[in-house]
Amino acid sequence: MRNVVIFLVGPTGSGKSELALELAKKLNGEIVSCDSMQVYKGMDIGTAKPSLRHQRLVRHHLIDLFSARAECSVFRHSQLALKAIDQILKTGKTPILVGGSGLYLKSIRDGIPMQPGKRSNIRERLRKHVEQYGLRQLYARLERIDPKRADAIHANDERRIIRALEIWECSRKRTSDWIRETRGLQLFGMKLWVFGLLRDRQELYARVERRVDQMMESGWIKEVEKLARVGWSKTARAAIGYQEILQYLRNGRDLEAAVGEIKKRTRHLVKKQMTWFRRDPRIRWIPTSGNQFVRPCVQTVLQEIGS
RNA sequence: GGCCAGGUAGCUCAGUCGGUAGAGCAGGGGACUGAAAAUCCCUGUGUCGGCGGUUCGAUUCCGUCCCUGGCCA
Repeated sequence: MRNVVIFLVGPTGSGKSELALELAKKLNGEIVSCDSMQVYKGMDIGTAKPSLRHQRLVRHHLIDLFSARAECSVFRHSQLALKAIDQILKTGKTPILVGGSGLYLKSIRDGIPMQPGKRSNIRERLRKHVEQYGLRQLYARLERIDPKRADAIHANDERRIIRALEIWECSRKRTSDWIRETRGLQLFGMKLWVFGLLRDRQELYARVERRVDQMMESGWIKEVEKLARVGWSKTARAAIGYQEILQYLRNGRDLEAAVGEIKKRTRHLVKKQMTWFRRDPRIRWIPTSGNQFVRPCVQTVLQEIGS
């Protein structure tokens, strides 16, 4: 099998990691994590990072790349992922991309614009402008500069409005033009397979509940305590759970309330992930239920890719 | 047992000087291109505790009963 790349997507708690591990064994593959939080060192339990034992069984990429104090981004991640894919293919193995972040997966598969990155000074200036004069002005400005982009963004979506203007200011090129020039993986002569793990929503929520409890039992609080000494970057801070537990440790927040909040945020995540994946016609869905899903799923995948 | 405060959407509560009600959260749907586990958008009919009374009309006023919390016995 030459130049075959497998994507495995699905919401948190759908069982992606488990399945990926078995698939990798069967296909002589290596796993590429497509996860915005597993890139941070020390954030292990809370991000359901594959255990060291598993990482020894199958090589995993894009895990533990940065300190939690460092910022990562989709762009950075996607560039590293492309490199990893390339490297895996060169050794004659099969890359298995696993993750639940729609944007991260999309950036790898369909490419990400080569537009300018974050410019803190511009961003900060625009943000202050919003504070003083409101968002409408900036949205109106974007409508003038890049009507196509403005049309795609809601007038209340401050982040995206500012980003589009930021890109314009430092490149004099419209976001919509940058996007048009984006090229995806399939142009490099690769055969892409995208599989999605499908599971009943209520069952997913029940699994989330159990999983968070297990994380707490596995010493998540200790992990947070340790990490608190390192600190979190703006991007790492967004991870579910860490700030909630920190509030318990430092501000005496009720632990049960914190855990409840963590479960709620995770449920929201699951829902958002489903929304993202549902509309993607390229995903081949594999229905699952219960805990004995790995074997049959592996069979399905092997059959589909015809190996 | 007496007094007081409440009983309104799954939850917390607004409100109706009498014309059958609305926010936040939860739930559901959607968007998504360098913060994405982030951010943004859309979505609210429920015997307004039960039963009687007054009224053209009561969730709103009156009576009574039930429930919850507090205080007094």
